[in-house]
Amino acid sequence: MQVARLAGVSPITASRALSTPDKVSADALQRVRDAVKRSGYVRNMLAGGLASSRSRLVAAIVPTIAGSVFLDMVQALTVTLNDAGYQVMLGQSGYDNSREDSLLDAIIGRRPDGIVITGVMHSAHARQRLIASGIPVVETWDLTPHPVDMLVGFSHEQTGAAVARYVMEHGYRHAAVISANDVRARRRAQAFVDTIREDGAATVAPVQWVSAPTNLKQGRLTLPRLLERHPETDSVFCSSDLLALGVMIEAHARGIPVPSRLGVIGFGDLSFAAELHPPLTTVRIEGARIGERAAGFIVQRAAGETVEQRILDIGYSIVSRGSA
Amino acid sequence: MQVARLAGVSPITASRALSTPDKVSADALQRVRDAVKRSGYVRNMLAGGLASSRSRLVAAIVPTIAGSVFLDMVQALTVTLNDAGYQVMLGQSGYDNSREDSLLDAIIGRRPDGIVITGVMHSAHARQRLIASGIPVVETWDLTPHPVDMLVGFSHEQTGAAVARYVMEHGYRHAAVISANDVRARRRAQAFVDTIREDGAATVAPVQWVSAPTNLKQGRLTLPRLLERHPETDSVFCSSDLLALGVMIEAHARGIPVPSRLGVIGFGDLSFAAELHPPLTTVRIEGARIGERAAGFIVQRAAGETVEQRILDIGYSIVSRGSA
DNA sequence: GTGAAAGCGCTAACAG
DNA sequence: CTGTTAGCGCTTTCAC
Repeated sequence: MQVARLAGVSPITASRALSTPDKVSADALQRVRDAVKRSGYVRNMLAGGLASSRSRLVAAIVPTIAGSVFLDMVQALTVTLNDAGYQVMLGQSGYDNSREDSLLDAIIGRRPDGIVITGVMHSAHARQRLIASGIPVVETWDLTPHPVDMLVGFSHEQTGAAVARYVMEHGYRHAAVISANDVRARRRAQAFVDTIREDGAATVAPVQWVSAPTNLKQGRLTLPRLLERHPETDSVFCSSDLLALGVMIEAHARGIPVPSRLGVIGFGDLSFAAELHPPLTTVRIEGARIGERAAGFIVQRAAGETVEQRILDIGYSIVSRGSA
Repeated sequence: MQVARLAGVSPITASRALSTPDKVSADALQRVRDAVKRSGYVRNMLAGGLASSRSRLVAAIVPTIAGSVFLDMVQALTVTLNDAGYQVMLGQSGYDNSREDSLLDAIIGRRPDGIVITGVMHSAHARQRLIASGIPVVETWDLTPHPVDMLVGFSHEQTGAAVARYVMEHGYRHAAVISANDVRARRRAQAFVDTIREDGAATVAPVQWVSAPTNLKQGRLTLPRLLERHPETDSVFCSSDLLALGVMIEAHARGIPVPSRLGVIGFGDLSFAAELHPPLTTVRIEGARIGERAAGFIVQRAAGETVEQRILDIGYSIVSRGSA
């Protein structure tokens, strides 16, 4: 350690001065800091990580980052972890999980101090590798009684059912769903349909599936198809705010009044939702909170503490606005 | 290396089997691969990086990831680099660059094989550290004759001027600008204003500044303020599509017809732009291409090749649609 | 509070 | 094509 020579102390003292300054005499600390400043020394964390087997690296895996609902989580995760001295490695698995397995190996190879995954891990192979690696794992954006390790999420079934009840309580009688075909959206859609069928206060048209990641255009294109086959439809639950926006724009273009003739409900509560015309009724998930809590779990685990409450349901809320 | 024992070869042969399979006999290769499969071995890249001083890590620094125009770049960057065997570390510097310096030290400490920065590096201190580190750097989303190292971007001055000409050519006579107060948006706004002033074919109101990152709400709130002070305004150049969307929604709410009474131009060509009503005229930057090219630069450099053309102007294009 | 010795797991360099 | 030797730069451990 060059900086140790410059400061006239042993390497280990320099190391301690940088990581645990209170375990070093004021004098030594001062000299090390001077030497650091003079030489522009930056500690090599590859070497540090190898020696201590604490890489201070956390991996985050999301299906995709472009235009998605996971941004708030990633944002909160990186900021929270950076503040705690960690860096975040970002991986995109693709909505079909095609890249998940290879990504996982690449990630485990870095010996991160934690892995945050979007969704619950389904592939048995991947689960096994993760468990074998011994790396703390936080699954997010979903709920399962048997997580790989830790979990911060919410129930898509409950969410879908709650939206169904909302729709029925607000007097709609002919519901419809436009949903992405990814695992989680699918479960919300299914729960929505089941709840309405069971209750019987309304009818529900077969789900219109679109491919993830969803966009505005799909909403515009799907609404006419839906209305053609099910003209009685008086409300649509969309699996994303972007879809809902597309539906609203298309409805507007066709002179279909929202919410009187057609109720529209989104998912995500993206920043634009409240500003639409009428403002969008939607489901809000506190993505930033997921990120913060996931970060917290990992930092806690890295500090050697055991996390007793390993499943955290952060819930959802239906934000009732003008569109339904 | 446990896996080497299992395969009955020396550690270095196992290492070669994994990184340069063609430099190893078919027999040895097979045995190593079997051993890997049986033991679930994953190579420790911390150790590898330390030994080879090639970490196969690339850092990306963006102001913020939430709701931003940089997503396509980050997306393309991670995917391209993952395919080349690299991982991407994500850092968020904040629009005020407040975190940039500390982030930079944390990043340099990881000894990444490359750093991709959004914007050009202004702080002299940071520039110096970066150069001293010897790490390949790609600055993006901007143009300067003297980049730290490599550059993939475009000219905000040219872009602003081009939009100004577009506005004048389309018969607008009283232009206005709503712009984020970040460095790059500011330069576009300034060039827009200067070009119109110099030409004289139109007047231009003082720029309405809003704080970055921009959102739809700011657009809605700013339009009335603008029209109050400058009722003659017949066109608005917004520094982001979200601002433009806010302006269009507010115009709609107030019964101001777009584009006949008010032309609206955005920036970014986000996915919703083409689907608005009327579709949004905007400036398109190929963010994904920036990401790919930046990745290419770094991979090339990591392969030991010298990059002779180190400044790449990927340009901009004005997408003329219905709103102006 | 400080240091000496050893080693984290891998790969560069050289030799065979 | 394969192996030996050495060492990347740090931290752990144990002693003082």
